[in-house]
Amino acid sequence: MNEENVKVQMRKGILEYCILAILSREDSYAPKIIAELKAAQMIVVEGTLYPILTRQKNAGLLTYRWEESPQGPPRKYYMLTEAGRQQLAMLDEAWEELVEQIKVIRGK
Amino acid sequence: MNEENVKVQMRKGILEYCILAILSREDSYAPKIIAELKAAQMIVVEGTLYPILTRQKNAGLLTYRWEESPQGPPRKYYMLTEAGRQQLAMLDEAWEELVEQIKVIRGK
DNA sequence: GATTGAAATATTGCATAACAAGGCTTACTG
DNA sequence: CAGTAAGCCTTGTTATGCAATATTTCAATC
Repeated sequence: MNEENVKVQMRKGILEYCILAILSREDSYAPKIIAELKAAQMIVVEGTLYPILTRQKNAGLLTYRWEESPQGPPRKYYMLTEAGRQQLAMLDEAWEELVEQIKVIRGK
Repeated sequence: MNEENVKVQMRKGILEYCILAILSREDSYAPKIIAELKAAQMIVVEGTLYPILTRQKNAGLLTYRWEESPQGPPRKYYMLTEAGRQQLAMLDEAWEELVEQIKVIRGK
């Protein structure tokens, strides 16, 4: 297991949390979401993001609307549903728990 | 995606970190490692732990020795190698980075 | 008007990880 | 010597992230 793979594995499942968090601040579309994740030093590619967005939409956590773009094809703006907001709150708790668990195990 | 699945996914790759951290304090064997994780509210089953220990041993991060048990068959005590200690230090950094990234994204 | 290029959407195939379920071996105890 | 507990391990399933690629839309240029 090399270093990059470790980081990939550590992030698994956490991306779902990050995407809901980003959408909770402002409706957004795929390339912008990727840019925001990148700004937080969290590199994500399209092949990763699109399936997550589709899963979350199918789970009723997100909906979307089409919006014209100044250049190029229209953008698919995603936004949280009420269920999405509840899921985000749950993931907030799960994340806090995980951080606490690691603190206990690491002895810090 | 239900709540349990979310937690499973969030933990991916992090278990590897936890196991190295536990072994850095004291050599240990599988059932005891599981008990320590459970004490930190991190439930792990044998079918998860054994493959990780084998992977880490094959990667040169761990070695083991056999030790008699007061009752039952002998125990396989795992211990960190120098490479394992280095990996642990690297995972410490990766974890800190991840926590920082989430803080940025979550806006807390 | 045809072509090129960029922006945006989306899918497919692969590698890996966690878990459920079950099996195997060793030692102690009645 | 039969039963039980402790300990070790493997197989099959499912889900995830990613590389690679395809498709669509629009604008600008030739």
